[in-house]
Amino acid sequence: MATAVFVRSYISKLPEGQIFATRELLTFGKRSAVDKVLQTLTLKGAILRLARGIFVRADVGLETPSLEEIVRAKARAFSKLAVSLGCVVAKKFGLKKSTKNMSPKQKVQHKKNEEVNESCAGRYAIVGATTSFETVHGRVLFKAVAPRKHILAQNKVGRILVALWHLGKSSSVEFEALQSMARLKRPEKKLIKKLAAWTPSWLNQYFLNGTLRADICAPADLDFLRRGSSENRKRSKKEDRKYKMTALSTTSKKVRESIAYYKVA
DNA sequence: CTTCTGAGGGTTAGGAGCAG
DNA sequence: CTGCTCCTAACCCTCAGAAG
Repeated sequence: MATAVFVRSYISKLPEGQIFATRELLTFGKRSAVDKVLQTLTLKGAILRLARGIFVRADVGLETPSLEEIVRAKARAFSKLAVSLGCVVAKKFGLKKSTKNMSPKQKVQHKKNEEVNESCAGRYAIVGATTSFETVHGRVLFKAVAPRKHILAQNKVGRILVALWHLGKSSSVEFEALQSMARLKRPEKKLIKKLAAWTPSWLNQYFLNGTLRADICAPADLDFLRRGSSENRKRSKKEDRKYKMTALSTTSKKVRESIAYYKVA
């Protein structure tokens, strides 16, 4: 009895459009009891199932949450951070992996990957195991990547390196053109050279052209990537404001405290 | 209406093996 | 040595049915 009351009360106090996960409700009772309450509410149309274990209250005039919001909630439920995949960033810049120097086996694998990518509504990189899940917008792929790539992908400048990394050794990319396409400012151009030290040597080599400088060295810690760039600072302030407004619009203290802040880079 | 049980299918973690 | 794919056991999520 208590489980259903707690769950309904929690959901009713959530701000409009706030996505929640089954996992967040497990403090209110046994898994099975929580599941049944959610199933009943879904059937009644009181809540909307967005993906496995991800719901939103079906308020009047509710706009279906975006794919990014669903991804963020799903990642939050599993304590993960979803960032852009190298292939997605590369595509944004209009770059394509060359199949010229690929072995037949690599070509088959490449084709297979392309097919999987095409069938997905969204593709993100995570640290952990590759997985995928259905959402109301279509299938989303969480692809496991090396921790180095994952950290780099959390930063605007780092994402360019991840894209180049994805293209591979055999690609012939005009780095100057790419830098201007990405609209990198002076400090960012300096940063890309610093971060290149964390990429494979074939990629780092491209950034060793020209005059070498003593003040351009590999960063000692990578934590600044998450807060360092002007883009991240600007977005964080804007998102912080939005988050604060959302959190304050609810009357429940527990709900206010439980709305975790995660972002998709 | 709520809770419990159990089935079925999907997801995750982690190890093995391979390629570069 | 690193990064990636594949495989499998364990775990998770959803749903149906039964009982209180």
